[in-house]
Amino acid sequence: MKLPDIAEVSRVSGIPASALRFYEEKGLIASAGRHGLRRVYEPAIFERLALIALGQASGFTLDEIGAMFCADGRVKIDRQMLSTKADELDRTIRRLNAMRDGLRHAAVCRAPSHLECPTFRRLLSAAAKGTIRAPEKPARKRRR
Amino acid sequence: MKLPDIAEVSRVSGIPASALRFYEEKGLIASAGRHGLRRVYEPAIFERLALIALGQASGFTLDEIGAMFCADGRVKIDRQMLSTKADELDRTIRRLNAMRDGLRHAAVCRAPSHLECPTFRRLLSAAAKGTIRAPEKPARKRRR
DNA sequence: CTACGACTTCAAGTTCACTTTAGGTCAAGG
DNA sequence: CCTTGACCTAAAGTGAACTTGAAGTCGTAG
Repeated sequence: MKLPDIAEVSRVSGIPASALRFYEEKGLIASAGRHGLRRVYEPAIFERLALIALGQASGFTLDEIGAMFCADGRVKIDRQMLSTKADELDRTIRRLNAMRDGLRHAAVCRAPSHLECPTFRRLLSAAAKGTIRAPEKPARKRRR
Repeated sequence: MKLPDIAEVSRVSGIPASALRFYEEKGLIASAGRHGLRRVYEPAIFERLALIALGQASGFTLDEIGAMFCADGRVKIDRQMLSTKADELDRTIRRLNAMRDGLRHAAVCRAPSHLECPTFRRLLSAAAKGTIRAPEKPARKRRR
């Protein structure tokens, strides 16, 4: 059984080889060894990468994700941290919901200018008050 | 009536003076003039800043927000763009909902390791498949 | 055996939205 | 009048998550 090399892992996971090397540098993953200079990985790498993807999708930074792995490669996820992040996601979701509704309305609103639309103005003062602040960045440039 | 200076605008809006200068450099705002070297602003600056905050909260970049202002300072918001962004927010919201539910479950799950929890594994393969990919960055470091 | 192309390292570059720093100006209070 | 401190500019720095580039190594197909 040949272990996958970086190209194979990249192909299967959809993660660029450069990112895999970067993750290794950050201590998020490790190769099983080398074939010559070339990295070879254990099949378990794919689960590891899925965990990383999951962490990212949940809004954890790579450093935070790194903290969830023990030195021995085992996972040690703090349940408290998961709750905290879930609460954070809740707040974000509520905010984004308000935004989406506002945008949706503004897109069809008949008012001559958005500034004359009451709904839009409500949204505006919410933004000004910071009720809504805290930028998110929903759609990072996709890989691949 | 004295026009507000940068410190006043910063105080009222909660936006650091450095950010206001940065916005000016980017062409997002303009001062009404100077008092000596010092910028003075028209009261309309506050509405402008609210628009910027709103745009940010909706996930527009500063450049995109800049494109929504005419040279004369009027607003020209493309309704099509609003719809597009609303759709994008919808996708993000759905994704975040799945994440939050998963995290919430994982936080209370009785399985000895998260890797043995079926719910967690479902989430994991969703992440691996990229169903969920596309990182967001919900909670940027707050200003102030 | 040799050439090729895929891999390697290390450093620097990219984007976004700002902040920080260094060095200077000037309006206002005492 | 003089000091003070808030403002000014320009340039460089920050952090996250990678990507890109240059220069070098080496397994494998022919």
